[in-house]
Amino acid sequence: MPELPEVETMRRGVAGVAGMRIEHVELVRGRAKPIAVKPSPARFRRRLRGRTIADVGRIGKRVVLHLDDGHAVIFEPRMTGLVLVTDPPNTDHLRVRLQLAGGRRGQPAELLFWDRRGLGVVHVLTAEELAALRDGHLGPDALVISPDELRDRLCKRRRPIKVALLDQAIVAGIGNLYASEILHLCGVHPERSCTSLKKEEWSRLHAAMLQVLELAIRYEGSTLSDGTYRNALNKAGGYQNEHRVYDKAGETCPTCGDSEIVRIVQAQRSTFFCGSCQRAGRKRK
DNA sequence: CATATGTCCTGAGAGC
DNA sequence: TGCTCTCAGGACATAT
Repeated sequence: MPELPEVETMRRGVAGVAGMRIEHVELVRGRAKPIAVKPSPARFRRRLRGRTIADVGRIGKRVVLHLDDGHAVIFEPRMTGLVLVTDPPNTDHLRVRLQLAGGRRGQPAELLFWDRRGLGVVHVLTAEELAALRDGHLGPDALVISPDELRDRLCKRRRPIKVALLDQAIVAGIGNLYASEILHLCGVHPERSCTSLKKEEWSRLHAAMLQVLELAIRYEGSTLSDGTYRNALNKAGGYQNEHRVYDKAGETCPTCGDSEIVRIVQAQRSTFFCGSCQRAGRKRK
């Protein structure tokens, strides 16, 4: 579930490790099987140990530690992963522990990767691999992409707009939850083919995307009913209370106050929308 | 190349 | 109470 707002919240929460040196790398073997790291555990450790963290960044839904030698550590939470600088929700699913030293005030610190379901991964990339990820594998970040580029990258696709928004190679950072919220805010039906959107709808979509993502960041992300997502200090987010459609099938649409929110399945994922605010076929308003 | 589908994983909740 | 079953979805491999 961590999407751009949750990952950006994690990044901000651990940004204080910049300037610190990695003293020890522990791949924790708890009750669960060890997390997937790349390259092999031995080389993973060797690339990290002794290095200084130059900067803490984010690419789409990944947290990035830029190391002083050009390597980059990629934390990819996928469904239930968390990047933390405090105690994790439990010790059973702690996967990686980086022991750090040399902070501004000199205290030791830790950077943890915790993942209940274990679908997440942690990779160390060379500078070349990082460039390939950023400039080849993934599309522009959703917070940075311009309205024109968003339209250019999507408008020829024949897939439904909701499905295309989830494709990280087109635009990076949007996941299942925020895709429904964004389309509801701009009044675009999730099953519309990208090819059918009008120019004015593309600009509404871009504006809604920024509005939803930026507000969600301000609320420090969404913690769903399973309670898994926490920020870097193991605190719940607050944006779940602002959701207008996600996981609200059967409830009254907060925009029109009239129709019920509907749940459909697209590409094996739930989509939520309002049939009267988001009309199929033609634009609204 | 674009698009579609199956797979991984664990714990919560439903149903019997 | 305790068992089995289903489901959640991010990213990628594989198929069409």
